[in-house]
Amino acid sequence: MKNIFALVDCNNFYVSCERVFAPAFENRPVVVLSNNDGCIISRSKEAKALGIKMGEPFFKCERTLKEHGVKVFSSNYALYGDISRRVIDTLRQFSPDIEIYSIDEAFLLLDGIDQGPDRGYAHLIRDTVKKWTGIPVSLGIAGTKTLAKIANERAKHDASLNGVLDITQMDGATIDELLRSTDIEDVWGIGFRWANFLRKHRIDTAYALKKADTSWVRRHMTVVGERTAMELNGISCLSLEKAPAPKKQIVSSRSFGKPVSTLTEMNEALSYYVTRASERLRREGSVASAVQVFITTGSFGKDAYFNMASGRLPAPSADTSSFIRISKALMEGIFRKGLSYKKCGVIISDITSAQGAETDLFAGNYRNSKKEDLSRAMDSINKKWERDTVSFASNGRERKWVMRRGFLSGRVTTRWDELPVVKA
DNA sequence: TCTGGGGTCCTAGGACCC
DNA sequence: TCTGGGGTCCTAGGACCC
Repeated sequence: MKNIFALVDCNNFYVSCERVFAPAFENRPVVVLSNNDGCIISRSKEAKALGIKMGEPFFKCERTLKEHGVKVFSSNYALYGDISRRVIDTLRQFSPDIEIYSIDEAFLLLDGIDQGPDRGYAHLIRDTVKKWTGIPVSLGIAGTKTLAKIANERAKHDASLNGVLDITQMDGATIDELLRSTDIEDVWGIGFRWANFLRKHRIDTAYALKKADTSWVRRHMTVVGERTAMELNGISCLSLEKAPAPKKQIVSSRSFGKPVSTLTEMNEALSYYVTRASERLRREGSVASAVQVFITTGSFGKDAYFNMASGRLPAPSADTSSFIRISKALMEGIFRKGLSYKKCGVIISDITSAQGAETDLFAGNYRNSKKEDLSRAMDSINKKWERDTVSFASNGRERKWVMRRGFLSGRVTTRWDELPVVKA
């Protein structure tokens, strides 16, 4: 059976989200910063044209940004997450088979869907998303996900294509032409290291990888690289994942806005992250038994300290307080006095479904369902009102360590009191 | 002063077992 | 010269993605 994948990708997603509610910044350079206002993670077309790089630390380019009048936003995940859901809901109108690949990308399966003449369907998808959500998107259509990615990239950068490139409509020679003009590092699945390796062997373009010796690719790049090469040849190896697999690990960590040096403060931050992680665990309908805690003073400078400790709950659980208790015990083992910490975090793993979770009644380590019920009750209150309407006291109240977000826009779609006002 | 956060998959090698 | 062989499980490390 032949597949037709459409990759729908939001253009400069975070910037586009900010512009929906700040239309004055349309056609003007805009960037969005990572957590803690650390570095640039989204740039408008105009900002890219100014030579601002992806991932560039904010403090390094702050002056350039000011000189060019670039509008700066801190990242506002409440807003981006909400708009992302709206985009996905819109896309569901166009195909029952959809894979949410990331916050700003989705694959649609278009098999058996009448696309009309002249890629009419793809343009209809694009126009509808724009009209309903305000977000501009591009579409790449192909017989494999890897080729759809390449088509999408081209659709985004070649203005004459109007945001859509469908390579199922192209002949072999034209496709090869496209692949010849695609740099090897722009192929999905080829990162910095493999690109360097391949270039050393004169494989500089997507086309060269397509034509490379399969067993050589497998030997040096494992089956992962081999799959990429096959997908470039039009053989679909990566299928559409409709239902997201349950997570195998849940990480919650954040750099501090201000360095933390006392165990009390460190435990507050840790307890806050553990709360977030166990919320996510419950949302997935899962329980877990392994916990890792890590702290670091930052990786810059030779006095850097990093340490990590792991432990287990007596039985799989989804109860926040159990995770907090064990995490604090682990923290005490790795916390060194007199250091100035930049970051801590927790990793929850050994995750299983809550239904089938094992219990051992005789060892006394059966799951404490009362505690889990309490956690769930807290979830529903916090969902109805606002995060941390109820929380464990160990999370602290002052939270001097919370991340910096100096340029934050409002939570305009998720908070009544921050709704934008339209003037008559 | 100031460099994000959250994930996945694959392989090699050691421990352990019969 | 020679030190069994084959299987599974687990972990660390390396690669990638957004």
